[in-house]
Amino acid sequence: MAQLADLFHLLGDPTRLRIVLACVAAPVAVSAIAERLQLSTSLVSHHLRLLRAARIVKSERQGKQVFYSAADAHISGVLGDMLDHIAEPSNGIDA
Amino acid sequence: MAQLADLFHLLGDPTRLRIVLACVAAPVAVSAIAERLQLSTSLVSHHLRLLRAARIVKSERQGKQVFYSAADAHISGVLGDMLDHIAEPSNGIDA
DNA sequence: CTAACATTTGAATATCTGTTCAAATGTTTT
DNA sequence: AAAACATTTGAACAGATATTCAAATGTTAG
Repeated sequence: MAQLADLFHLLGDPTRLRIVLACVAAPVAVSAIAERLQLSTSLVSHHLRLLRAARIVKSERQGKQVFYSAADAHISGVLGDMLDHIAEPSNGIDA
Repeated sequence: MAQLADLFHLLGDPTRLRIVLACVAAPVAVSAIAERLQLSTSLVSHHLRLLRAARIVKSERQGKQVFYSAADAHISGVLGDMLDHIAEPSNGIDA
């Protein structure tokens, strides 16, 4: 239960969510994520550490660089369901 | 994007997540949720307000009581995927 | 070994947020 | 109308956390 809440909490920060989306499709290096998202490498690394600890992403070293990617398929499933929820015609408009 | 992060953020609090799970199956009154989860009605109401604003739950008044339930099916889909992620054999054990 | 590059780490801070308590609002009953 | 019940709301406080900056670690090239 605490574990479940932790996972949602990690995806609940806009910056961290952008980082996840930036490397969910294919492995990307820290510096590349930072540049694409216009963030400091320090900040990206801090967030990636939390994401890796929760097994949302996994890391793989190649030379000087470290590549991050989605840990498993469930992550993209969760993101998809949430996007479906937002896309619901009833949601997004106030009742 | 901000909307997507908001949804995850709301599910990221343990208390709020318990409240969602308490009324995801069937409509439950505020006082019933509070009693079942051993929380003050004030706290439950505060959280339900945020959850309703994000369309995670919906409310329906019946006499003095207000019943809350899941807003749509995507919510349980998201919860299911997250639980699958936790259940992954590779996750939950440190590498 | 030194220099340059890539990432990580730690501390400090400013902001946000979950919780509590008290009071207010709305609903039904007598 | 008043009393009793259910929920909501607002302000205030304590604890958590995202971000920044500086320094440290690890890796490759000269």
